This record gives sequence, structure tokens and C-alpha cells, in this order.
Amino acid sequence: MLDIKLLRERADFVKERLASRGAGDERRVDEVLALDESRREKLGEAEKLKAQRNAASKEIGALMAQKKAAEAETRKAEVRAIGDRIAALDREVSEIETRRETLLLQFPNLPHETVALGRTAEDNPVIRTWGQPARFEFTPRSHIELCEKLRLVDFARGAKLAGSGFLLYTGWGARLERALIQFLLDLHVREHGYTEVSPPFLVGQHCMVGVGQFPKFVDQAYAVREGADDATLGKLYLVPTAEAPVANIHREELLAADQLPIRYVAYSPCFRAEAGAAGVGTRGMIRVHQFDKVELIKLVRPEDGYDELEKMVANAERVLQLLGLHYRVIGLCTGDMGFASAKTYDIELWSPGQGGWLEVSSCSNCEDFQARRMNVRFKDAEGHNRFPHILNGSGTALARLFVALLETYQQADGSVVIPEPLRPYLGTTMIPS
RNA sequence: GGAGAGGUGGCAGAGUGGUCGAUUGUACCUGACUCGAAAUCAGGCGUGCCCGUGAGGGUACCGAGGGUUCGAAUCCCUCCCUCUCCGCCA
Repeated sequence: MLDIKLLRERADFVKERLASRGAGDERRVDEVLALDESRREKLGEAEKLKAQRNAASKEIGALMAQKKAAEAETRKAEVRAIGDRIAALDREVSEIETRRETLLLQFPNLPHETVALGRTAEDNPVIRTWGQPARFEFTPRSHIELCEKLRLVDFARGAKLAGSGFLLYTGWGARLERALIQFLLDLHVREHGYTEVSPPFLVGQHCMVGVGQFPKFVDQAYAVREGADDATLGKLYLVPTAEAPVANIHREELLAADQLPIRYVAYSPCFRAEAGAAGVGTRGMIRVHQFDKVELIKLVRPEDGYDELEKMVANAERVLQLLGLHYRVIGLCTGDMGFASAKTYDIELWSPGQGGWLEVSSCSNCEDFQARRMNVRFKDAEGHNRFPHILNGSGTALARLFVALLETYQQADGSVVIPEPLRPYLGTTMIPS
């Protein structure tokens, strides 16, 4: 959520930054400011009346103590009238407040000044590239062919169980998935200093609002109810990413300065409805409704936010370097960034089977945008309460990592060599054809 | 799911209609004492919002929401959560 004070004081700046995203959000700034002004006006009026009432009530108390009952009754009648006006104003204020908040929650974060201006993915600058595309002396197979040949994923039966976009991993496929999760968690815990957490895979809507997933992207979520009673039972949502529960761990808390930085790593399955994406790359494992991911989350002092973002990207890159996978890091331009982010780097893996790049990680600094929504603060050295920067990054997504791994290390006979660091986890040097 | 108890400031814990934003203890900060520390003494010490250049003033907040009242931490209603016991269950 944007700071209403920033909108008041630097409306033009806010409009310019919002406009750079190209979604037209800047057009609603004046609407919010108008609501804000009328709120302050009514609030001032209401508070003046409350001050009057409080003073009068005190006097009534004193009169009663002196047993001047008649006088007290006269005053009571006067104050009752003030009370009615207060109630009316309070209703107005809270109605205006609701409208203001509703609007404010729909504004995306402001892009950081270092983010490239642009409209689409075409405008994203490539920051760096690592490694070389794998070379083959035979025609490389796609991950789909490999999965079918090696019986790693049973696409047909996965779809039979839950519909298209759900995967049934089998045999070495299931074991590879499990090995990757463990490898990633261990790496980030042991070498990168993250604390492992294992969160709930369903969260309440307040968590979804907290990370900026709601209200804008409700249609991307899977909603879950206990039982079948719509009216009385609370609604939970399957997590679209571990960011949803993990970033919210400290919601509504006031942290001590020495608790920061906080660095969490968590595995979770990720559930995405992908509404509107039907038919787009739906074959195979590139775009699915459920995939595994190991997520990195940090809460840091604002002055450390951007250093920590660079470190987070390096932590995600380390995964790919250890696995020897060709990748590139791109900087998302203003028009391509996610809703909550002020700055995002994506990491893309080379897929020999697709002959293209696959996004496996997205690392963002959301600055105080989420902290404000979830009301996480910390007390700084001067004793001031401030919002920390909250960062999230995939470290990394699994299904696409799985794809690149198979396609990169496939042999002529279809078998797949397992890169060295993964061997202890999988207990084999290769997946036989 | 049933029965009971409870949710108050960083923590502990008083407060059952007015002078209570809240006694007290503890933690923390400052000062005094000390070579220094401990102990002791004195003072300070919540958050949001609104007004004000500022000093400051106002207002709201005792799990959440509603109600009664001139006035609610305190009374009433609804909901949420925690604890204990019972039931069910991986």
C-alpha cells in the first residue's frame, strides 16, 4: 500500500511513477486525494464535538456527585443532541475511509528509480548471462518426451486426477523432485544463512491482502472452504507461493531493531488458477496449476533493502551455477513488474528442448509496500517505528528447473546424467533410459 | 464438536459505570552515587489519526465488531483466539 501522506505531499511524483507502469493507475490519484480531504474535514468536525462532549460529561459527573440532579438532567439532554451529530459524522467518516482504503489497496507499488522504463517484456534489459547453452550431437528431446520415455511424469494420469495442469510425478521423477527440494533448502540454510520455516499451505485472506495478491488477483487463487456452509465458515486460500504465509509471519508485530535482518527460506507447493491462460503453453510442465518452489523472504532495514536484493539474486543464481545450468538475469522494466514490487530481477534458464528461456526465479524488493499492508514495523536505533523492506525471491521454482535439468543433461539414448551436487540427494549418477 | 476459564501497555499483573490511557512490578532509557559495575535513589518510557512551521493541543485505542448510557476497560449481544477437561481423529 502506498503512503497516503506521500500522495498528499508529492502527488505529481506518485502519478509519474504510476504512469511509468503503463496501467493507468495514476488517473485515480486525484479521486483518492478528494476522499482524503473530505475525510479530514469531517473528522475534524467530529473530534471537536467529541471534545465538547467529553468536557460536558465530566461536568455532569461532578454535578451528580454534588447531588444536583436537576441540573445534571438538563445537561444530559444537551449532550445527547451532540451525541447524535457525532454518530452521524462518524458514520460518514468511516464510509469515506472505507472507500479511500479500497482505492488505495488497488494501487501498485511505485517502481524504484533504477528500474528501466518500458512497457512489455521486450523492454527488459539483460543484466548478465552465465554459462553456455548445452550442445548436442543428436537432436535433443523436449522434457515432455524425456518424461514420457523415462516415466518421470505421468501427464495423462495427473490430468485424470485433477484436470489438466496437475502433474503426477512417478519413480525417478518423484525422487528427483524431492531431491531438488532438499538440495535447495540445504543450500540456502547452510551456505546463505537463511532460517528454514515450513508454513501452512492455506492462508486467510488477510495474508493475501498483505502481500498484495488481493484484492486485485483474487481470480488467480484457489479458495477453500471447510465443509459446505458458505454463510458460517471462513474461507481459506491455497498459497500461490510461500511468500503469502512467510512474508506475513510478523504481521501486526513491532520488531526490535536487532531482530533485523530476518531471512527465511521455505518450501511450499504453489497453487495458481492461471485464469485466462488456458491454451497458452499448457502442454508439459512449463505452466501448471500446482508446482513446488523454495522461496526466500527477507525483512530488512530500508537502508539495506537494495543490497539485500542483490544478495538474494546471487543466492538464487548459486543454485543454477552449482547445477551447471545456462541462465541469464534480466531486470524487469516498469511495465512488466509485479504489483507489489519496486524492483525485480528475473532469472531465466535455457531450455534446449524449447529453444528458449524459462523463468525460474523472480527476486523483488517490495520496499515498505507489503509491510504497510500487514503492519509490520521495527523500532530503529532512535526509537522511531518504521516499516522494514520486505523482499521475496524464488530460490528457485521447481518444475521449470526440472525441465531444464532433464533437457540439458540428456544423453543420446535418453538417459539423464545427474549433476554432481545433486547425486548425494538422489542417490544416483544418472537416470537410466 | 461439548463443558469450563480467560484475552489489559515489551513482559507480568491490578482495575466491574465518571477524576482511568489506565495502579503496581519488571524490562528499557537518562541522571546521581562509583575507578567501573552491581545495588540504591530521582526522572522518563505505548500507538494510530487530526490540527499546528513549532512548542503543543485534540481524538481514538484495554482481542474484534455492534449495542445501552450524558459518559464504557468496566454492563449487554455477536464473532475470533488461547488455556484446561471430555469426545473424535492422522
